[in-house]
Amino acid sequence: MVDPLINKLQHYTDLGKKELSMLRSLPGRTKRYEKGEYVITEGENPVAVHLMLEGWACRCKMLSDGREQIMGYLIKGDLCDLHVTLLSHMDHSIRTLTPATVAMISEESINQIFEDYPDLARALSWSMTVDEAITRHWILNIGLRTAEARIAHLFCEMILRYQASGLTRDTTIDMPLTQVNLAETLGLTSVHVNRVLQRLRQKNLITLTRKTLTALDFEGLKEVAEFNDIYLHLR
Amino acid sequence: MVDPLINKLQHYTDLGKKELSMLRSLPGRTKRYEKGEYVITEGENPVAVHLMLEGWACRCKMLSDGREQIMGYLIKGDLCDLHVTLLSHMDHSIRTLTPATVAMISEESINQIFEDYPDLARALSWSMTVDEAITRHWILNIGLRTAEARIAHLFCEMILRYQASGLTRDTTIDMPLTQVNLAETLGLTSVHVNRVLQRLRQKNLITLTRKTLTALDFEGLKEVAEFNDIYLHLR
DNA sequence: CGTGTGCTTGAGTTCTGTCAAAGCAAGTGG
DNA sequence: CCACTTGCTTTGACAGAACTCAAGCACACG
Repeated sequence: MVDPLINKLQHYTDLGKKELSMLRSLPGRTKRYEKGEYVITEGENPVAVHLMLEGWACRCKMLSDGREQIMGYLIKGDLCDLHVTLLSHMDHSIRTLTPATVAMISEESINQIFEDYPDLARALSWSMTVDEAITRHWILNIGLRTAEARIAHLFCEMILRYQASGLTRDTTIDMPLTQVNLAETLGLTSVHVNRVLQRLRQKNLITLTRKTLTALDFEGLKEVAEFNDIYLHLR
Repeated sequence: MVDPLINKLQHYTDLGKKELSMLRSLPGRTKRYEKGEYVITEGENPVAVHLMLEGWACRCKMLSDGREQIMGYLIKGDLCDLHVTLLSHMDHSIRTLTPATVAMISEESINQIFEDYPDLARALSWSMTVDEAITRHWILNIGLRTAEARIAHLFCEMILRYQASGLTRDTTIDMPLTQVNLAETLGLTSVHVNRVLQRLRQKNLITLTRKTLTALDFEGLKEVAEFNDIYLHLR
């Protein structure tokens, strides 16, 4: 169940048996969500750390006029913030984009890790630091790049994250995002996303169906995106 | 020296004497920088956590064509990532925007805090979580808002951060950012920033000189920015 | 008092957004 | 197995926000 997380942490360090068994015991209480459900809502008091076991979710925030910004994706093996429980209220929501299974990890479990499993605590802190680097890089992506490069960049990132978690070995990944989702992620309109996707397809860089994304020419896609994977901190 | 940090942490919890004296003892080794110097450079191996004691700095990343994105500001009392030292290389740079004094906190000091000062460790983790919330909110700002709202939003945020760290009691703050800096922060060009700033001045929302920003009408500025301070997690 | 850095302005361009309608694919129910 | 719904994608015509290039200005500083 937690193998994708373990795979991801391997990019930082090799975990010992003790740590691995602790990790495997983490998903005590799990919960099943339908597509489009809120795992946690802005304003709510966070009482547990969430670990994605299945499906996609996103961090998002809605403006009063109904427009929405997606600020991050959570896939299999991703933890939402290790220390959310320190906050008295969430400043954003987490919503599923597909049917999903999520484990709830209690504050006590986290505390226990920090007390008795220093190696694991370090590995998880590392993972949080990488998540923050990803968030920061999204600012660069939206702030500096053209629509075409933004989309290409997001695709490159998700492919590498899939690879890092051992969810694919080639350049084909699940792609449950609608064009509206992509627009809300990249600061564009869905109309424009549509036109740019067509351009990427015309250039034979990708194939994209409702369920699957394939980078036909990953190197070419990276070039369009000006992609540099340093911020993902992969081994 | 570390009072701004202490002020900031007060928004999470009241620290005991033991924690306060630990905090005050932190800035062992400090370093002075000129305006525009790099505190740490992309690619470098981070060996210490930096704490701003004086001046402004920014997190930034440069593209191969020379264009740059600023992804965050560090002011008096701000810590760069608590766990940077876990990374083998920086994925962005930190550069001063004014003459600045920075304390270097060793990995050992951080470890000691996590071992012997659990309350302080929690407070610092809280602070890091808030920093992440700010980073995420910048994505929303750049992705969803018009130029005018973006600029107004950044100004509101910096004023509240100044207030939270006890660096101002009204709505006047230092503003060492050039229009080019603002442009690099908000995904705009400096020419456009200039025109929008004029609009904000015309509306009597702000005065802005080379050194100082005043929100003449903070409520009005917040309105233009659609500003909601929930993400700053102030008490 | 020259020099440089940062600010301001103008004219023309382009990228992306808006609005509105139509098309298509997948699923549902009769 | 076919109408019907629903959600998502595609297209077109037009508008506007922000960019580019280029030049001039102003103030701080040595």
